[in-house]
Amino acid sequence: MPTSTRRARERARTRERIIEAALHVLETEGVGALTIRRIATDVEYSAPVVYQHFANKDALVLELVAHGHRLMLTEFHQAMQEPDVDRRMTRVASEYVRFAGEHRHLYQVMNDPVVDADERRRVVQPAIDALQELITTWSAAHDVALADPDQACKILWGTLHGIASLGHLGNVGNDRACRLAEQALHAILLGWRTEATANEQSTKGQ
Amino acid sequence: MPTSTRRARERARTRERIIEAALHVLETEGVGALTIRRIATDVEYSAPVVYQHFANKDALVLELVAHGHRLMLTEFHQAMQEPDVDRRMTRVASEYVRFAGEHRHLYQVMNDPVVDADERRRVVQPAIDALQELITTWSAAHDVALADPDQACKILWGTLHGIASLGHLGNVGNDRACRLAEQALHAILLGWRTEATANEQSTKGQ
DNA sequence: CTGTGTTGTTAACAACGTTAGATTTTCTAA
DNA sequence: TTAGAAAATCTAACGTTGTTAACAACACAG
Repeated sequence: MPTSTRRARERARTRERIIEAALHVLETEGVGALTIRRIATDVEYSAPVVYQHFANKDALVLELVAHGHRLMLTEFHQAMQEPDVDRRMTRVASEYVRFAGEHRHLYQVMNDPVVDADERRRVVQPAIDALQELITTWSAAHDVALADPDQACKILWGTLHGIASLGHLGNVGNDRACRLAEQALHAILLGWRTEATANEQSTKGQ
Repeated sequence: MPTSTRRARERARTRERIIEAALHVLETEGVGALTIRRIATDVEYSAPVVYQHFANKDALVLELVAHGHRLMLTEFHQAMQEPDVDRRMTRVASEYVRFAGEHRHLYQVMNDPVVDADERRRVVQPAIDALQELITTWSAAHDVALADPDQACKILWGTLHGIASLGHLGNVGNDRACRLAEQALHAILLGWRTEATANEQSTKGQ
C-alpha cells in the first residue's frame, strides 16, 4: 500500500501549508485578519477543509503559538553563542525584546490569555529551561548562590515579557525597549550580586 | 426647560448603568461573555440602545479600561499611605500584582493590544505619573541619582506588568506573583543603589 | 389636540466559527 | 476495465457576533 503513505504525506503537506498561510496572515495583517475562510482561500481550499486538519480554530492558533516559541528558541540559541556569560545574558534579554518587536502579532498571540494555560506552558517550557540553565551558569560564574533559582528565572522571564509588552502597547519604540531590557537585566543581576556578597560578609562576620 | 435637564440626567444614568453592567459581566464571566446583546438585556434594553451611548463596542470597552485604571490608582493611593519610602515602593509593587490577580479579566482588557494605543496611554498616564513621583522621592531619599528617571519608571512599570502577566498566564499563583514582584523590585532598586555608590566612589577617587 | 422630536424596538446585514449533506474524485478489487 | 468503497472536497446552512435602517411609541411645545 504505497498509495496510502503518499496520501498521508500529501495530507501532512496541506496541514503544513495551512499553518504557513495562517502564519503569513497573522504576521502581515494581525490577529484581526486571521479568519478560517481567509486562510482557506489563501491555500486555495474551501473553509471546511481546515477542520480536517485542526479540531477548531484554537487548535490551529495553538500550532502558531508553538511555532513562534520554537522560532524564538532558535534565536536564543543564536545569542547563546556568545562566550562571555554576562554578555550572553544581555544578548538573550535584548533578543527576547527584539523578537517581540519583530514579530508583533505573533508574539501577541503567543501571550494571549485566551489560549489554554496548560498548552501554553507546555510550548514555552523549552525556552524557560534555556533561560533557567543560563541563569544557573551565570550564578556559578559569579559565585552567587540564588536563594531560589526557579524564582529567579520567573522574575527574569516576567521582566522581559513586561518590557517587551511596553514596546507592544506603544509606550515606547522597539530599539528603546531593547535597551530598557538590557538596563533592567543589568540592574537585577547587580542587585542579586550585591545581595549575595552582603550575605557572605555577614556569615563571615559571625 | 427643566424637562430637558431631567432627560439628560436620565440619559447619563442609563449610560452609567450600561458601564456597570458591562463591568459586571466582564469581571464575573470574562471577556468572552462581553457581548452587546448580553449587556443590553442586563440593563433591560434592546441591543441598539447601547449605540446611543457609545459609538461602538471599542468605545464602551475603552470606558471599562479607563474605569479599571482609576480603580487601580485609588488602590495605589491606599498603598501610598505608608510613610517609609522603601516599604511604600514594595507595597505599590505588591498592590499592582494583587490588583491584576483580583481583577483578572479587567486587567486583561486593560492591557489588551487591540484597544487603541493612544487612548490607552492617555488613561494609564495618571498611574504612571504616580509611580514616577514615587521613584523620584525614593531616589532623593537614598541619594541615588538615576541616569534617566523616565527610563527607570518604564523599567519598573514593565517589570510589574510582566510579573503580573506571569500570574495571568497561569505560570504561577497570585500570592506567589506578589512575592515575585517584591523580590524583583528589591533586586532592581538594590542594583540601582550599588551602581550609584560605585559611580560616587569613582568620582571621589579621581 | 396636534405636530415634532426623542427613545425604543424589530428586522435585517455582513462576517464569523462550525457542521451536515451532497458531490466529486481517487483508489481497490474482481 | 469497470463497479463499488473510501476519501477528499464543496455548497449550504446554523447560530452568534457587531452594527445599521426603518419604523413604532412616547413625551413634550404650541
